[in-house]
Amino acid sequence: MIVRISANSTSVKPVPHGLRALTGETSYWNNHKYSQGAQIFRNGEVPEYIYQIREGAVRSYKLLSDGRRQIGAFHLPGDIFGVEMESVHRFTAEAIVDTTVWIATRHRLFEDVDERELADTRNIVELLHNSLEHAQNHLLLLGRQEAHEKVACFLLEMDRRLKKPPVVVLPLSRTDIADYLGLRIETVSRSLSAFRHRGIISFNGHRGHREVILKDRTKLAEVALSKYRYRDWMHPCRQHCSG
Amino acid sequence: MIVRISANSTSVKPVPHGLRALTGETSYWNNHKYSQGAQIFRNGEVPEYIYQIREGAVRSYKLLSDGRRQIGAFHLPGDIFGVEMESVHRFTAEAIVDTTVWIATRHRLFEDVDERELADTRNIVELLHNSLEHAQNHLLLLGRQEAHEKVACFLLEMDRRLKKPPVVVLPLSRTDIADYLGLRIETVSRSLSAFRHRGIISFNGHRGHREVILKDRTKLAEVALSKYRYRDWMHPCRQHCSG
DNA sequence: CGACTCCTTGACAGCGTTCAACAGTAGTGG
DNA sequence: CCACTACTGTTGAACGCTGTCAAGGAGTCG
Repeated sequence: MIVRISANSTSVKPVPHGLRALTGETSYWNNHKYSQGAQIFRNGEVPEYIYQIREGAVRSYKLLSDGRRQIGAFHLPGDIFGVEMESVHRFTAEAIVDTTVWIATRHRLFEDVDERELADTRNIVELLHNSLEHAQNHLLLLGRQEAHEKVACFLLEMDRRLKKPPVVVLPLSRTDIADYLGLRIETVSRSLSAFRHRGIISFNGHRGHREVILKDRTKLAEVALSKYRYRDWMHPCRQHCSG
Repeated sequence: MIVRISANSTSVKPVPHGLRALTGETSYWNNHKYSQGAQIFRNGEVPEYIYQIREGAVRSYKLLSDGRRQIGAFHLPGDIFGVEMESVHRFTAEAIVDTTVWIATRHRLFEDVDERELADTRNIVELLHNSLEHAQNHLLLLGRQEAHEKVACFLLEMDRRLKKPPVVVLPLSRTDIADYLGLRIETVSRSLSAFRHRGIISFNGHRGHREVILKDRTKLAEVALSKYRYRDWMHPCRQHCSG
């Protein structure tokens, strides 16, 4: 289960687009693959690298002492993560599926920052800003939205970040979704079922129910924006069973 | 109620410590006072200034369409806020009590950034980092902690940020606390009462119950770290009523 | 004193959790 | 192919933590 960085990562040099702006055209690059469930770095560890996902998906999370988990972000292809301003990582990162990442040595970013151009530093700032914005949006979702709203927001976020594909292929288990939304897996499942029964989404059948077709993005957005209440969705026997 | 920046802000030049590092020793400074409830800036507005609190307290929050509010952060004396990397503010900031702030014109930070030293840019990065760290810690609290744990965390945070005074004088109403923690005011009140009945905290009596004495920080930290469950605190008739 | 606001407390309801059982899928080996 | 196992996801029933609604207390200001 525990697969740390090993020495056999073949070093090729297709310098990725996103990280190049941060680290320059140097040969500090490595290519590495993590198998499903492998830890990329752990909370409390000293940051040595920054990462950009080439293929796959990664979750960053924190744990409470009793094992409860809060996922802070999902990282999808193209995403950069592992950027830390302090001496330790504030999240643990794990590959959700088999994942290939580009790895850059971290000291190029910060220890040598004085020698680099200000434009690059601005990229760091923008990066931080994006993370911060996402975190703050997530605060609102976690603290103030109801279960079915959270699930709708999640689907729309995945749809947007995956460029609105015909079928949203979730690389996530229900447990991952639940920890992202601050819910239980049963609640996520119930909300998804309610959406399906309403014709808002449908499942592709294969690979568990992880392939979702958003059949009515408009209505999904309405759910996300609190236009419907719990009892209108989860209790089927109000005024809908007759129709 | 709506008190925007007016022209009569007397300009004095006791250049504040924190912002000086960001903006330099220039005369871009102003001093301004906001009365209780006044809006400093609103969500969606174009950022024109950055602020450092001289005295008072400020809340930054977002609203859902139906009026539900999520406070992202409280700003206390010395805190810098209003720093935005994008074109609009992502929060609304209001003075919780009568508040005096230092104001710096924002363009010195970003439009002229090329002329400035890299060390200053680092400060921006550190600033962003602090906000991001706080937001991410708050995600965990909002998504995965129970009501009494949230309230305990809140008290400890205020205690820490106020430098562990003998009496924690909260500049916040119960509504503010509740919106910060993703709870209702009644739940906050019930948790505080439970702490009081257990002898963990006590109130100073005056000024509503906004002056809190932390009589047992150790036990409060245990509550915050999920060492006790709801039923052990909120149901008085288990094994404690006899004693 | 009355009016107002903030806070507390109680009773009840409800949303989400918990516990449990079941279904669907994948992998293994016969 | 099926049997068996393990894992993931769904669904039902009951519970419980928190929200909702309501009343009352306490401080403030007129």
